[in-house]
Amino acid sequence: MKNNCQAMLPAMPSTACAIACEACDLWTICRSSRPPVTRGAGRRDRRAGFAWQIPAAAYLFRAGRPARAVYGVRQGTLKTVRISPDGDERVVAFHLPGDVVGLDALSTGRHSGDVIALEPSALCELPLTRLHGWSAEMPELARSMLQLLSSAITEAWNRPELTRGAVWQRVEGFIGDLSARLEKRGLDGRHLWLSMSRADIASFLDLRIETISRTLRRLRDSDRIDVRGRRLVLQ
Amino acid sequence: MKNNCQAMLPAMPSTACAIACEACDLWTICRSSRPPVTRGAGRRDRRAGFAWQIPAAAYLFRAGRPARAVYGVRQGTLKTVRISPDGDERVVAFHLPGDVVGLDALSTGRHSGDVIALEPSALCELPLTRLHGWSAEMPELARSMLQLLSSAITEAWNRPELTRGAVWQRVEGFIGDLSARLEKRGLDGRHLWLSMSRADIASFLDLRIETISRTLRRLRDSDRIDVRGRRLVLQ
DNA sequence: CGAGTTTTTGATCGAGGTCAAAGTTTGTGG
DNA sequence: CCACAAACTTTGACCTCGATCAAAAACTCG
Repeated sequence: MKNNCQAMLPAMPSTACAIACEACDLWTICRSSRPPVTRGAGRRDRRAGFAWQIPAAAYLFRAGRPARAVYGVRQGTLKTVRISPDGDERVVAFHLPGDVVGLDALSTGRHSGDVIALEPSALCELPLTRLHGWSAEMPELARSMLQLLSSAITEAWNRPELTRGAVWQRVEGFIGDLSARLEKRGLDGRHLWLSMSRADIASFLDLRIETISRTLRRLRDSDRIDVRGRRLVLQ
Repeated sequence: MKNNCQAMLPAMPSTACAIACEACDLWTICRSSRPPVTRGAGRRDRRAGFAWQIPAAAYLFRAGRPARAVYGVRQGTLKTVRISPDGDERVVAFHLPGDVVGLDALSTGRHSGDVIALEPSALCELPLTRLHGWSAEMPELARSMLQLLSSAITEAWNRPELTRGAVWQRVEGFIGDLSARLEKRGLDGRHLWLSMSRADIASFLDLRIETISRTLRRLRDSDRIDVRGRRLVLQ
């Protein structure tokens, strides 16, 4: 069991543990820049030099607001939500520890969606002014940024795979994706806490909550997973 | 009618015209760098200093191959295809004049999908070595690149909207997307040539070709569009 | 012109949506 | 710490829309 919080499992989710800096996508940036990105990041930086926290259901930022920073998720889970022209909101991404949030705002300078914490979460902040200053001084940092954005494109292109095909494939794909991403960060990918509601999953996979519920039951009946409410164990 | 090739319409598609450099996403890069990106771009550069051409059905590159450049589409249409683990191929993107192809390979150094021309197309090539060299010298160019990649992320996040909801909404959304993208480049967005097959559209929207056919017919019956084969006029 | 491919149309079937209601968890205040 | 309300989740019954199978029609291109 890879989880740091093993004593607490399965009550505690993987995402409740802060991941190591080395496992974060922001690490290449942080490593080549001193002081640490979070030091003096403004009034949000409650504990100087470290990640600051936001409670469940809090907004990290809202669509349309000027983007001032990109954020690394140290702990917890967040979702990106977009309001479609027709007015209904849709979950377009979930953000796990180690992910970087806010990269899509570099082009327009404004956030393209709401980002909301699904559980108490901890974040590092990299102000854009600092980012641009550094990348002018350090070409290799600029290159790291390009790689970061590029892999975000690849991921965004892979994701629609989850929204295709039969329902059980989508749900299984969704769970597998979460699991793989946690493992990639050195967390436990077999014992998950679904910090998002069924409604969030349904919105993300473009299904109904009843269908999510039924499909999870079917997967449980076939002994591929063990779900009880928001606790999920892969077999 | 905005199209340069107006005399030939509706027989000739918008995409058959080379767009102005200023309308291309690569323009910010090209403008701040001399000589033009295509000059001396290697043996592919048939007409020195200009876009080179590939015939319909030709591969621009294949998945897994080392990425040597990013490409700007000057003319024509291409598709990006991925082979899923299960072995079936899926169209994940269509590339129109002005789009930049190959950005997703910057992270891994290898292309993540096949890119195939849907009609005779013209491309500009920006070798990665040159790109990295320039961005080290010119910070503002590095910043342009970041913006380019960032907007690609935003687009990739928007795209799944097309794969959601009722069928007629997907098909209408698909057509509207093509139209809007052509208009953005100064081409005619109301008289389209569907250079992709029904099978490509179906793969992209995760529907069956019969459904595409029936839905287009229904849209035509409701006078929202006029389709005949691959020719399409928005009302 | 003619063989191959692509597209259209028709008939039938089933997966997932919809509506309704019961059951469970979560969070708050006494 | 418990009780209760609100939110979330599960389950059931029925029906619709898009998939599937089949075949004809219309392009493409040598």
